[in-house]
Amino acid sequence: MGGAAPSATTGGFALIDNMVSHDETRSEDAPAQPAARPTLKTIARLAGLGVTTVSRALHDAPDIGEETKARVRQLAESLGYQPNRAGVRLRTGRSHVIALVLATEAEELGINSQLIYGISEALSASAYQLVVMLHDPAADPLGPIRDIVEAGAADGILFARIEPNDARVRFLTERGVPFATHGRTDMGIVHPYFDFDNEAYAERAVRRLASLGRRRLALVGPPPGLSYARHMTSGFCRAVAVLNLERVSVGSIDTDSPHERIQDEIHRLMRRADRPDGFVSGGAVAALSVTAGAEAAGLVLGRDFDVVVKESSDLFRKFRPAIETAREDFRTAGKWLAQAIIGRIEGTADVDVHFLDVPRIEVSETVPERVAATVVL
Amino acid sequence: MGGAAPSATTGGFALIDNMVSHDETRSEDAPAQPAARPTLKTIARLAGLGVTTVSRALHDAPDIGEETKARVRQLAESLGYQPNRAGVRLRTGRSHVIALVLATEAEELGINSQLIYGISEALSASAYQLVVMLHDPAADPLGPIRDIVEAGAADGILFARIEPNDARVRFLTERGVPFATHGRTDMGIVHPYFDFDNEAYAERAVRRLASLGRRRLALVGPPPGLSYARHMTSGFCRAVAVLNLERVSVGSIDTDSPHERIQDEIHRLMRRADRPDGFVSGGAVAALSVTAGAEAAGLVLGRDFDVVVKESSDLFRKFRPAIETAREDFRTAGKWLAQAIIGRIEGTADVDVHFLDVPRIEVSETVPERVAATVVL
DNA sequence: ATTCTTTCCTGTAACGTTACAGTAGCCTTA
DNA sequence: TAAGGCTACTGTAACGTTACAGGAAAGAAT
Repeated sequence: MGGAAPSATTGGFALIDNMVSHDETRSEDAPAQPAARPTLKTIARLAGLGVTTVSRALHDAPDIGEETKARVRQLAESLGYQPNRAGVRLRTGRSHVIALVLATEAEELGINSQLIYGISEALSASAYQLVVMLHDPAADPLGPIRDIVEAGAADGILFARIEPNDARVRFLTERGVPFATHGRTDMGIVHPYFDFDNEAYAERAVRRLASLGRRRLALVGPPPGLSYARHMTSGFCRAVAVLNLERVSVGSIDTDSPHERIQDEIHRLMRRADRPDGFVSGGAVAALSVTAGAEAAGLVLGRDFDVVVKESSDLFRKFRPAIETAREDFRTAGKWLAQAIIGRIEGTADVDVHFLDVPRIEVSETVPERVAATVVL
Repeated sequence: MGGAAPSATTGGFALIDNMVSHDETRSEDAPAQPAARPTLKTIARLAGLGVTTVSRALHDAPDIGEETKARVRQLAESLGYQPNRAGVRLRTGRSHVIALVLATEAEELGINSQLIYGISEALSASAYQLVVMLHDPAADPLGPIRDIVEAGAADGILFARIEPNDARVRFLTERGVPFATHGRTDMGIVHPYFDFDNEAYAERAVRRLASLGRRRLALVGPPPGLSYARHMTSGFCRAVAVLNLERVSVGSIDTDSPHERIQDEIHRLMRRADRPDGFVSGGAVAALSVTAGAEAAGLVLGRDFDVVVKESSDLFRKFRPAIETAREDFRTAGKWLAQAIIGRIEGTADVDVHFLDVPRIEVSETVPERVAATVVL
């Protein structure tokens, strides 16, 4: 905070000086220092010990006396000592940073913030910090991930929207940099991941629609390049085949398509004689677009067609209980990923950990006064 | 990456070793080093210069010859030199970290991620990193903000959900730590902030409802402790008074109240004879709850009542054009805040910068086929 | 020829931490 | 009593960077 410090800053310093007891100010320095943070040296001087001893005491090393440890710890506590991150990082090479590399387009009603909340929550008890970066994989497959590795900017990397053959996974594996992903590849590379079982989701969604008497089903899945699009599609196709239902194609739309395209496409589709009577959607906004398109064709949800959707919030359950949902919990995913990546960094966890979140279709109970709410959303 | 490195990691190192040309390996070391990152020393050795010279050359210092600068820069470029953050931080005390301290409850359909995208975008061109932390102000007014200051964990801090008399603003001002906020206080402390003009929003919303013939208006505002709740309320009250309308209280509900409470409260309210015929909502989800409650009472949006809502996404415009919206753009806010805080940190910007985003009520054009979509959401 | 400038470069020290190689003192053991 | 081995501590060096105080070489002014 040196340099061109403005007057407000200086004012702040003056205030602090008034509050600080000057008992321990260094004798050689100018008197008006802004309450310098205590370092190991400070504690060592106060305790009459060497810096090394203090460091080792705070690390609970076996060759330091218990009494000394207690004294040092107490002193550190009372001074509010916090190890200097830069010092540790420079010496050990460990940054205590976890980087989350996000794709902007993945935004579906705040899933990324849910992910961030989960990670932050898990990290808040640790010494690790969460750094967030944006990445447009279309522009550059590696993007900031390469930069992070080359600059040593993080101890571990988290990312999502995994492709079956993912350049980032390959790169980080080659470089030996710890990472964990939301989603998985086809590559047979072993690494920690958290995934939602989209195959099971699609299967169960199809079964649910079948149990509602629906026979002609359509899937609005994730963008085809992503791993979980394949999983969802294969679950959908298998269940449709097993149950002897009919599969209706929605053309080239997916959950990332613009609202108007989905709505228009579904609108067109629903005017055909062989229109679908059930939809499985991979995303909340897309399900709204689908419903809007179908309703624009004069059809009624729950009478002429049904929709099952995977959502991360409670919106549908709150406002449109006629649409059935499977909840994908990104906050839990974030927590899990944070713990997994720390495990990888510290070498305490196996490379081969993963979690497959099994979906449950939430059948909305039809509480009378809630039914009216169906009209909205 | 040392310590308990798993086999996968070792495999990675081996691969890299194959790719690295061993021309510049240090003679004294073991031969199988994992492609050490170049430092100033590396460049200095290669250029036959002193480390200081290289440092100053890369900083474009005036006392270094142009030819030397060019040579050093080219060398640095070709080696992929990136300054070591820990070294810089240790020496200069500058962390190049911007901390964003988020309140979880503020989540309204992903506004926090929009904020993060904006900040990240602005920061991606700079040397600064975005660190995200969670904070529950109810549990501890300062929370991680105190920790950041005491640990020197960031050069600047961003936060939102400002209160009229905000402990965080006071604390950071006293400590002289650069910060910028989304929202503003009543305290008369000068600092950079970005705010949405909620007073103007409420006024315009009221005017819009009045122009639709609505006469009995209710406000579902933000939680009363926050600054912008006051702004919105005062704009609302003033416009209602000026236009000679009637103000209907919604009791103790606000945009943070649980869906059921809002819905039930509105439901109850709308069965009274003196029910409101127009709503101004401070948040998207609350507006849905309000609409659900009113519709549960058998009333029809656009006929019996109208709603104006402030939203950060396009959901209403897409799916429920009968509800009119003012768009609050958090991505732009994030960009602005990032630039402002960097300006404060580097001392290039005035303390007294702020931006008041003037709202525009988006009156939905009634394109025929879009009208049908009204049924959804 | 001497001094003074200017230009361009350099070495040293320090930021806070931890790895490593000691060491002083004491207690066992033979 | 000497050797060996613990216990509990310490000093030095190094991580990569930049501030600072020089300083050599070359040209300009006296």
